[in-house]
Amino acid sequence: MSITRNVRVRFAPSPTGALHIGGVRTALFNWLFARHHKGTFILRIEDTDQTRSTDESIKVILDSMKWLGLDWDEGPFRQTERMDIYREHVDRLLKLGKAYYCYCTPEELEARRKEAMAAGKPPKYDRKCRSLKTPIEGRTPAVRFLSSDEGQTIVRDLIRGAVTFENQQLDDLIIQRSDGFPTYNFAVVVDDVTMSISHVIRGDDHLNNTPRQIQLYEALGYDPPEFAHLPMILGSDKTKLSKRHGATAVTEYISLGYLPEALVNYLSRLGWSSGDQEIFSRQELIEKFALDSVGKAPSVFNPEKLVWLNHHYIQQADLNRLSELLLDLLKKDGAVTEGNEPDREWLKTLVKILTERSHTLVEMKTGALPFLLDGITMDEKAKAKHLTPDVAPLLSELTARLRSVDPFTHTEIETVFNALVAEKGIKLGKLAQPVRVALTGGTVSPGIFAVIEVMGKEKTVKRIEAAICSL
RNA sequence: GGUCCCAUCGUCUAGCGGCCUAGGACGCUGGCCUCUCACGCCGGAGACACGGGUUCGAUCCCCGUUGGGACCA
Repeated sequence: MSITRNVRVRFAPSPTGALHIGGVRTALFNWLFARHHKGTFILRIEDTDQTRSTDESIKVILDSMKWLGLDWDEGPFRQTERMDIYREHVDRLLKLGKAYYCYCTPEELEARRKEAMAAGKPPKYDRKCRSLKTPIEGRTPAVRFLSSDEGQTIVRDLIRGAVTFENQQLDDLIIQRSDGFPTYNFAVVVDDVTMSISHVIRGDDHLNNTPRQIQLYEALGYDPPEFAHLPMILGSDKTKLSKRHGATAVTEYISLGYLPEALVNYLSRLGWSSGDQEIFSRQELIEKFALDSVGKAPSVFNPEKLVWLNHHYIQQADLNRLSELLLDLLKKDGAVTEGNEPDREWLKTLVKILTERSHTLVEMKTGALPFLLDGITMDEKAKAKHLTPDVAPLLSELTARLRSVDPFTHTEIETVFNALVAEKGIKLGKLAQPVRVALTGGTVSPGIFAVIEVMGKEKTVKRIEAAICSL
């Protein structure tokens, strides 16, 4: 595919809620396409639905975009600030005789639709108002586009190829509602053309809207942009992904402890691929992204693979960055209070030993808690299994020896353990597991020597002694 | 119901007529490593929806069937 035009693409969400996975994927593909072709990425807020649009949603969407690193070059534009432009275009079609006023009420339309259905005809607008010469008193009209009912409209889609629609199937769609607001299909055309959009990349739920939009472009005397309709993202039951499939909003993934690069990498591979490669840096994504390697079939969202990628990116992430992210989570949890923050270098060593078994930042936070809180939450089953009365002498001996370890580091601690284990003729596990439970409250943690080193001599000794006392 | 789209392991996908006894990844699973859990390493099970063509030869091209999805209501 050769891109000859100056690439200008847009992402146009409706601010009726949070930014969802499907929207992110659309935004991401537009962004990648723009960056790959050194084009322009435009953000447009489609807020003509006054009843459902909120400023709060706009804020959430912008914040999510920023978190994902999807920066835009122009905008955000809001449709509600462009009402004059839409009216101007409606007037133009009216003057050209390509649009007409329609006084039918929703109730009338519904009744006639049912009639048509009952008679076995397609429920298409019957053009009752088309030949109307005088306005109907007491009614505010909507404006309908006079569409052609002969021939075909062919959508040349960059992903689907040529898709043919019989014009006969298309009815005269409303372009301006009686309340004066433009309808979606009209506003989108006017916006895309006035913003010089070169490629419309959007979900394929809009494919059926495209022929009527093409007719509008033509009626208005504009060249249509290129189109690329992306396959949908489905839930595990293969229906369109929605809230009932679990977490779908970007904000949820943030609070679940995901890294933006994991989400970006995962979503880029949903419906797109480049050979066998699974892991892509942002730069690689920009370099390799192409619309002709986007698949046609819808894809099922698989949270487990996202977890795997998140784990991968946690291993790759800079320790300073992870420390700050972890700190934020700990503060939200109340585990760390303002002015009582842990030493950053110490926190980094803690993060370092936790990353390997953290699939999410939330998991990391859970693992960090025993190191930060004064007390631990004891898992009773673990206690019953490993902290039995007979280990008390062994633990006493260990604390006595740990007290004199200096410097209190991994290797020195390991030496103490090995010596004690050798003297008693037991396996390391017999000592390590009880200590692990005493220190963390559970049976799962990083390596025991690392745990002890990071926890520090004082806390270690205190906890083991507390455990002994409880036996 | 009408219109449009889609179809390779459970899932994401590679494959663009012979390289395919179909490759990779997630997940699942056997083993190794091991102080726990992981990580890592080695191995395993697992798919071309079906039926017709076209062709010397079809996962790959065409048609139909089936199935799924989206849109319009």
